[in-house]
Amino acid sequence: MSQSSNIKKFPLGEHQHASCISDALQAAERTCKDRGLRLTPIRKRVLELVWASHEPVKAYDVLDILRSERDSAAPPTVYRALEFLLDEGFVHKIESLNAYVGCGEPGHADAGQFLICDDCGEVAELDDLELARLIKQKAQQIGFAVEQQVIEIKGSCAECAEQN
Amino acid sequence: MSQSSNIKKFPLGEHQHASCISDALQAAERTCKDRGLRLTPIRKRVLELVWASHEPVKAYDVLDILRSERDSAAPPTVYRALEFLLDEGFVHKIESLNAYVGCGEPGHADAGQFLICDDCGEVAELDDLELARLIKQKAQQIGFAVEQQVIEIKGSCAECAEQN
DNA sequence: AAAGTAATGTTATAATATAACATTTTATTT
DNA sequence: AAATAAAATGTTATATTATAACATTACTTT
Repeated sequence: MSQSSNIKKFPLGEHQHASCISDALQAAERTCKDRGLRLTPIRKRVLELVWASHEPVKAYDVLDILRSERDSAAPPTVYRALEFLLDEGFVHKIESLNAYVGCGEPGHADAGQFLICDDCGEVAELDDLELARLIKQKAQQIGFAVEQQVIEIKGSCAECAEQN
Repeated sequence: MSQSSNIKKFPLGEHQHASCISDALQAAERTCKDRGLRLTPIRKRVLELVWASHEPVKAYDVLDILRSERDSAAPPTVYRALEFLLDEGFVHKIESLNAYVGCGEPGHADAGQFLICDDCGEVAELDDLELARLIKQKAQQIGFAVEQQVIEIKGSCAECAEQN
């Protein structure tokens, strides 16, 4: 892959997922350097674990793995790392699942649009600017100033719909 | 109010909230009758408590009140009632807040669009059909069949924006 | 090197939600 | 009306998700 956007769209098919991870890590390294922030080993590892699949990852699943790697891992270890990664836009939280996914397009952190397949569990981003703009506009019409959009669309991805 | 739709839009201003509640309860009674379902005292009371304000209500806040009214109230009491009310479209869950609000327009249960004021905490529904359709269409273009839309828009309502 | 800041370690607990089984109430069938 | 079935609630326990509070360590700046 190795391009500026690492966004995943359905169908995910058989993509080279290893490059998703390494791209995401590299992008985060770069961004942190630019912003004068520290992508510490814990933060980096948590980011890597969140990126391990395109399925949303649970905080305590990350913790279980982390625990097997460092004795001191505890809930705050994970939640602090996630907070950092969320703040910097490297991961998104899927509110309706209490789970986390890597952000394929940092910069859209405030307007993530997710397609969540109820069947296979995978999540892709839609990230449609027209949609985001329309929402902003509709809200504005009634005097509401949008700061963040949580858009989580549940249903069946093409592959799963085919099989059923 | 007493009309078929009980939907609330910003600005909420000084509306006669008592009628919101009674309208919602009456609508639920009617709908349950039509569907052959039972709006039992517990379910009715929980619905009433969720409708008590236009701020999202926490399950355990409902429980606290319920406990003061019936000894047997416990978490399952509330969660079961909420599950029923959600299934029938009488309330919505605001996923990003783990809280519940009355549904002003039963029938749109699968496409609730919420404007959440981070300042005053009030929630209004947008329920814009054009928006819902656009989302469905965008998803369809990539083979994704939408079943449910979770749309939670955070920001400042007109009143709060004015004050700041 | 000292001081200040940021990150992590550590323990405890809060907040949200469900599992599992018993009992009671309501609806249906006989 | 009695028996049966189904639905709702009671009850206890526990799972899951997340944060508070304070101690310690590591990094940065002076």
